[in-house]
Amino acid sequence: MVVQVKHDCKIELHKVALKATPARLATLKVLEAASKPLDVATIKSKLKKDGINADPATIFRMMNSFSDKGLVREINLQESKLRYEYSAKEDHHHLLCESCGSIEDISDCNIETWEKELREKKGFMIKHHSLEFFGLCKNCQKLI
Amino acid sequence: MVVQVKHDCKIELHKVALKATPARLATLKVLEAASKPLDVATIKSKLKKDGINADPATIFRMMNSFSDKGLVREINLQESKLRYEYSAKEDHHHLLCESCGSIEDISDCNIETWEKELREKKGFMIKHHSLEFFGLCKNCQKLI
DNA sequence: TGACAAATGCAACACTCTTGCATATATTAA
DNA sequence: TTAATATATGCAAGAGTGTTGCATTTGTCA
Repeated sequence: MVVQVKHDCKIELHKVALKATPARLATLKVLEAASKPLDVATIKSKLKKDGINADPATIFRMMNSFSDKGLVREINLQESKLRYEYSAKEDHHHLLCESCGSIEDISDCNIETWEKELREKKGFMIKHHSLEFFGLCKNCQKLI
Repeated sequence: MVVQVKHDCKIELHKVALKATPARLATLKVLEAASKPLDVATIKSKLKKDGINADPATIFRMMNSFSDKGLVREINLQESKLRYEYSAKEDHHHLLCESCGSIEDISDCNIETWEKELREKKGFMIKHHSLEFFGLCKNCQKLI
């Protein structure tokens, strides 16, 4: 049985005016198959297994254009690097283990209830969380 | 009138077994006076105005030890660098303008209600937010 | 005041990410 | 099917943040 590809990556790329190169198609498949957001080094090594040797600069450039076009989400997990996630996946938050680095998805949204539930249901011991809003202040909205 | 220093930084440092050097005392004062979390470059330039020329490496080391001892909070605002905030200040979240880079404090805690309120009361247009939890998964709690 | 542990400056380095430029390739129109 | 062109890629250099080793300096405490 062949693994089912849910999205036609070639069409997706053309929709957003990006060329469907082998590296891009393979990268989208890698991200689609991933169970957690991937960093550039990981993407590179997964591509290598598919026989594609992509330069890190190329992967960074891909991630930037995919991110601009909305094909991937940039995920900042308070590390020194960014991770990337396939946009077609439902948006969600992440639960990180500071000890083993495991990353778990969570998808409802009530922060205080959450913390209790996460403790009770998943046994995850929360030490802290990060919540930041990004957007435009009153003043800057006028200027744009 | 002399600016009132709310916390005796020398005593604070001794409490956590850190030596009270001029650079450290000045840095804590700078952070105490700051209205938003500061990055290392900013701390360096503010120290310089106080006549203290500290090496960036020294400031990074200070921030790490202060952070370990709980004197400052490390703030990751999805930039390529970290910021630091005086711990004695009440814990809160931040509101960032993607356009002008202004940073505003916010201190209650209900994410959905928040977004509406922030839009209505402050006129801030939220484009997205980041919410991540950090701690120990069930498995790792056993190991420690 | 003297001894010792800790802090600092400096230089080198690691890591993530970006950029310039020459080359290669996907796409489009003929 | 091919030729023209805009775009993507590889490679090398470089920017920015943060770390580390080591020699020197400086707080602290006896």
